[in-house]
Amino acid sequence: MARGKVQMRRIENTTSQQVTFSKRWTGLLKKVYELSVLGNAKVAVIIFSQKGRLHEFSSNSKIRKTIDRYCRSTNDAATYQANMEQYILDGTYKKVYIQTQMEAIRTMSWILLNRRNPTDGGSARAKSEQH
Amino acid sequence: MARGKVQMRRIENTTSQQVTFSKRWTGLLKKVYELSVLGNAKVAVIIFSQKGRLHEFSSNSKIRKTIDRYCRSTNDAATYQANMEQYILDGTYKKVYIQTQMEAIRTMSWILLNRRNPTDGGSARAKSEQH
DNA sequence: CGTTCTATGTATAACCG
DNA sequence: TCGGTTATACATAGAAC
Repeated sequence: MARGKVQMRRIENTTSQQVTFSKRWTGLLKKVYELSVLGNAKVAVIIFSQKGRLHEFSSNSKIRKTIDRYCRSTNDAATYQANMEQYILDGTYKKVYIQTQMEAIRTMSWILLNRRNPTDGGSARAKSEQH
Repeated sequence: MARGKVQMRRIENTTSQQVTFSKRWTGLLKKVYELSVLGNAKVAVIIFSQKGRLHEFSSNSKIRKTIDRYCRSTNDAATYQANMEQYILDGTYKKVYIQTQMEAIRTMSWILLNRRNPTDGGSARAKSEQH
């Protein structure tokens, strides 16, 4: 757009890439916010820039609410639940396979329980974390 | 935009709201996709329209990868992990408090383990589910 | 990193089948 | 409810600070 069409491919120049990312993220936030308001929808966005920086947005009071609802839109948790309980109880069942997942469960659990309220009331906000 | 400025508030007319939601979701998908490509970023978007329909997008092969990474960006899972193990072991510790979270954990677990690959290779795609 | 400015490229509200 | 069309409103690349 503007002063030249952009090629849809990764921007090699680091500086340009960051500038573009920053500008487009701002624009995206606005779009997401508008969509959530106009359509009365619940939205959650998670982005990791190339540098590993986390950016997020949620139209809910807590991003976990949307993620949680996303989870609930499915209803076959029994299998894993069973596996995990068994793993915890005897420490052997599908141990190797489960371990990797356990790591994810641990971290996800943390979010579900402790994630603080970054945005509320529907106004758009960006948050940068780690490093 | 276009042919009249839009008021930033919920569209009451159901038909108009759905049309607007649909169009803007398409536009948003494009924007998100472009951001992920240009900035070489990892993106995950989850939206629930007012009717409860799920829409999602992920620049990763699996949306869970981004969610998982989102989880890993924090590193204090020990507490909940401990609580949960104890709950499973004796069924009493902080039972009432834990129950609600267990539901979330179950469903989240399902995603982490079984979520199929809706998009891969970076191309944008929307998916509608349930109902 | 963020901002501002401006020429242009895009997205899309209102219409129309 | 859908899928085009079109006139406008908006987003943003590039440059400079």
